[in-house]
Amino acid sequence: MSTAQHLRNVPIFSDLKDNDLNIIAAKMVSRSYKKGKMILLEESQGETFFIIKRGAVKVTRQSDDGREVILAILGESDFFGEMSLLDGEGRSANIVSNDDAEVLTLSRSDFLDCLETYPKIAISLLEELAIRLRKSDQHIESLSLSDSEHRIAITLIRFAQELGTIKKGEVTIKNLPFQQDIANMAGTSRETVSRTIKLLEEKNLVKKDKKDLIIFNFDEFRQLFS
Amino acid sequence: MSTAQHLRNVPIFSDLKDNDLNIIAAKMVSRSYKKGKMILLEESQGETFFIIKRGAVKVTRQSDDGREVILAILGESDFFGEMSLLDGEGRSANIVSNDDAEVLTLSRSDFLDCLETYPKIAISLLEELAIRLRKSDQHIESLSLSDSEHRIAITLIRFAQELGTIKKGEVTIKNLPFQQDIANMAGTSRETVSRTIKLLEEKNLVKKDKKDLIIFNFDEFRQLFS
DNA sequence: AGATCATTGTGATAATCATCACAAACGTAT
DNA sequence: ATACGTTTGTGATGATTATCACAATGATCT
Repeated sequence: MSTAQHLRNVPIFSDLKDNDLNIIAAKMVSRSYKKGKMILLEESQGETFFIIKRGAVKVTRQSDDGREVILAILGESDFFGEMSLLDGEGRSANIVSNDDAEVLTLSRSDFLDCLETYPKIAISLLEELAIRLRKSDQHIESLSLSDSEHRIAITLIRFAQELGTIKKGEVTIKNLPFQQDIANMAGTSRETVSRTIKLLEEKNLVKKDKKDLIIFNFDEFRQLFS
Repeated sequence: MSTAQHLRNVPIFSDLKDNDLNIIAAKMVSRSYKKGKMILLEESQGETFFIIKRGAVKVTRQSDDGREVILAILGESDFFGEMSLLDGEGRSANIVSNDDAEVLTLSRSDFLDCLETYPKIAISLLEELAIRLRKSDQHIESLSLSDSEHRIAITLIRFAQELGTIKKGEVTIKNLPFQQDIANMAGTSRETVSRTIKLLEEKNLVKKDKKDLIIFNFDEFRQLFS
């Protein structure tokens, strides 16, 4: 698939005419990363805008003693790197490839030019950031007010929404992330994730199937936990 | 002060020419709220953009059982209400006046017109949302990785940065919010806030002075807790 | 297949912190 | 000044959950 065709799937570019899309596509450079590679390092200078062409990345922050929080997992057609381009501050998070991943990159100046030249992109980007802020707010609420069972369930709901496939009320999360990653998103420990998923299975709400997780009744599940 | 003069202080409008500023100012309507009034209700439709002219507001979310998280406290020249205007979703948070407050409002359509007519506003708004996302990310990190002492200290640092006055290394937070509010921001209980501030006093890091709180050495304090 | 490394399951223990229950201090109105 | 409501201080207790320590299982490589 051509770069322009990839861009067509990215919400913030989808409004553009073919012509403009091609102009932007020409400025982008493709890069690949093996699983587990650091794509962006916290505290380094932000000079690039990234769009995920294939694969997935983890957005994380780390404390001095090495523990990490996962802020989000981004997949195909998601983008990152925009924050420090916009506010001029350094990177605030690490980005690590979660699978083998391929990304398209745009330089700082090309990105900013884009925003000036195509106000529609700026407006779409505003929409997208608003959605992310909303998610962050929910994340903050759940960390503040919920116990570990709820936080883990909510994390599973997030995965279901991003990575799940629905089939008459039943959601299957293919390739559930490691317990450690779930724990780092839910703000709890790996062991607690293990015990809690077992608990949810005993309550007949979910079922593990090899590397996948099935949520039997997604609507009910959401009712229960959010 | 005229409406246009107020707008001049608002970062997202500060780039505009006097003329344009006046045009926008003419579309704005002023409203006042007594302390503790609900300005925006969660789940209602978002139809208005707000700029704070005077006073301060709390941005909160509430769980069914009535416990609340404070996501942010906004002050003069800050704005809110943009999120549901941008992504079309309902309100995601409650806004309550924290003091007597006066706000300027702009209707949905006037706001969106503004963005299209003045791309610079859209770009400034992007900057501002990027800053907010960054703060949210830090908030999530601290809720996930820190113990209550750290979370409370970090909350005090946030207050210091928003409401504090510096005087050779020493920051005074005038009119420190209630312990209950600090607790709701730090994701802990009111009692723990009481005990922790006492602890910080015993460590000679801070001192209470009536309704104010003094952080003796702000740089050191930040080093210690963030 | 066996060996090795990564991930998950599970019990026991301890630490942190929420909660309850008041008392003290502070504000404000009469 | 008194009284009433609000905010803060503090002890005692229990619940939740992190942590430690392994065992068990699963994945990968040769």
